Amino acid sequence: MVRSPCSHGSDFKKGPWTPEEDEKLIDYIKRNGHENWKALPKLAGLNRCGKSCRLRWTNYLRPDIKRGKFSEEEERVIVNLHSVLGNKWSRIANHLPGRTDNEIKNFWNTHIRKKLLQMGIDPNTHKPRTDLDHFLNLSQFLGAAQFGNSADPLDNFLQLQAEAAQLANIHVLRNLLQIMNTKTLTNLESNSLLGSQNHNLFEGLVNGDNHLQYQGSS
DNA sequence: AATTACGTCAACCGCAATGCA
DNA sequence: TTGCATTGCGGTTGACGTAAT
Repeated sequence: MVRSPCSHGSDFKKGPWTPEEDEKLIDYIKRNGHENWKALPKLAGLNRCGKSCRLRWTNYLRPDIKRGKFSEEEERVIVNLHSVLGNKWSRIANHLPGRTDNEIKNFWNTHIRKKLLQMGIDPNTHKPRTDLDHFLNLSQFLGAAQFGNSADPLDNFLQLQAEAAQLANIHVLRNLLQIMNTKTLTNLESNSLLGSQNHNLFEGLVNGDNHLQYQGSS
């Protein structure tokens, strides 16, 4: 098996970049561009592999990178695009100027994923969760809020079970309605209606105030 | 104050895609 | 068409900071 030069056995430096290394990389790219990442480290005087340099530049040093927290608008765009494109982070990043695929991927995994799970939405499928954990959580939530109305613990338990099931049904129905809306967007792409000439239309759908967006995501 | 648990994010790894001779 | 080199992408890891105990 052929291994990349960055893999095992090479004596390239790894780990966090120092300010000096950043400066060297920025300085070199400003003067010469980055046509050949393989040759760049040597020419720039860096003991890093080209891959590491490319990653550092595209994810951190590029001058057009927008840093800081994601806005709610950006978050909505990511969720909507993810429902259409899946884990295609680079394609999602194309719709968010100044944001990198890595940044979006991290934001998804640390924030949005959790949020969707809490909303009862499976972050992978964007469909309502039907797994046991979710219903257990709902049941426990209700239990904590209402337990103790009856003298008989069994009565309480049965009542809570019924209420939890009822609430879960409402939850699922509401999410189904949202997904039916999202499906419209999916169909647009699968029917090749999202070619380059239709990107404006798509952007409008994604960014505009319309019922394709998840509600109450904040 | 010390320790542990958890969240975040930069960076790495390996595979896939692409370019080129 | 084939095989190699390079680049791009997505999943994963690990260091670091902060909150909780």
